[in-house]
Amino acid sequence: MGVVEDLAASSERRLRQSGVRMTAQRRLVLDILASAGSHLDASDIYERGRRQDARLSLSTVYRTLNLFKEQGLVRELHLEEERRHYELHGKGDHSHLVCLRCGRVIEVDSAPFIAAAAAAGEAAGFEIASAHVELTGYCADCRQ
Amino acid sequence: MGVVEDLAASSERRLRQSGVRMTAQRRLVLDILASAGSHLDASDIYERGRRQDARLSLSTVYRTLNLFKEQGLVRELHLEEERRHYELHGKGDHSHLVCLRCGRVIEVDSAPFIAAAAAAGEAAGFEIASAHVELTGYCADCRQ
DNA sequence: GTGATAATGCGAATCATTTTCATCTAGGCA
DNA sequence: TGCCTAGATGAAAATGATTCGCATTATCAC
Repeated sequence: MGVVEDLAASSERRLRQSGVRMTAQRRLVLDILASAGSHLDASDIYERGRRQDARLSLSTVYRTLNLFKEQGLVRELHLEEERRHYELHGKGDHSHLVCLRCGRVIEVDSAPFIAAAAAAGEAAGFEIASAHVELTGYCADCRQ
Repeated sequence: MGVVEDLAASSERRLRQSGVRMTAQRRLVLDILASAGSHLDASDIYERGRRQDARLSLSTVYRTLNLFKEQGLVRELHLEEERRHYELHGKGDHSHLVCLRCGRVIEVDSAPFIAAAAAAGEAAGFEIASAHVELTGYCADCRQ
């Protein structure tokens, strides 16, 4: 809980320092992201937001997510679905295991990948900003 | 050249064995994928296809790509863009480096990742079907 | 508090992808 | 070889996520 508060608060500080105006809607989206157990899509955020405060539109959710993305506050995930998902940076570096049968997404620590990624990137003259690993297969339950 | 022919031919054999009907359109999409230097999106394939044979519609391109995907013939990539990209399996296992500035996509061997992925997957009771690593950052040119 | 300016909400617009349905065709069989 | 039918195709309409336009509202530096 303290951790969540801190994440939202420090993110808000970063936004203010960039000259971004702080509005009730942006704070709401930020809180939802900070307290979410995992990645959310735009309509997840919209629905949760409406429950807390009716002054929120889907357009604003999208605009806010894009703003946060530009500010480097959230990371946008392109999983095996049609919708984009978002999660706050700084909630531990992890990658995703996507089950091809039930769609479940499991998070795993990505430290081992980061190391391999750095090496691969350097070799190509590439400066790595972030590494994202997506493993697809079948989860324990779906393997029968 | 010989390699490309073989890839398309062996893929066609696999399709026939699954009881899939072979049509001019499917063969066309297959050839385009087999001879492509890298991943393509649906309209890339549509445009190239039309140049060779006017009997091809965009719907068919989409339907064909989904069929190939179900048959495990192609892999669908969700890069940092809004469009999905496709590439034939068996053209060497690689991952992608996406430049955040110019959008260029560089392919790198993914052998080092596969090993790390297998280990991470096993730990979660996950049976890995495929591993895809996406590194974002800045390419040599864009680093000034 | 006031005002300039940025942010919001609503609905309309976009754009990739999917679906519908009437027409056509691959390929097994006589 | 020609026929037949399940499956494939093309064209256009439908869908669904995301973005945009614009009138209205709210932030925050003064």
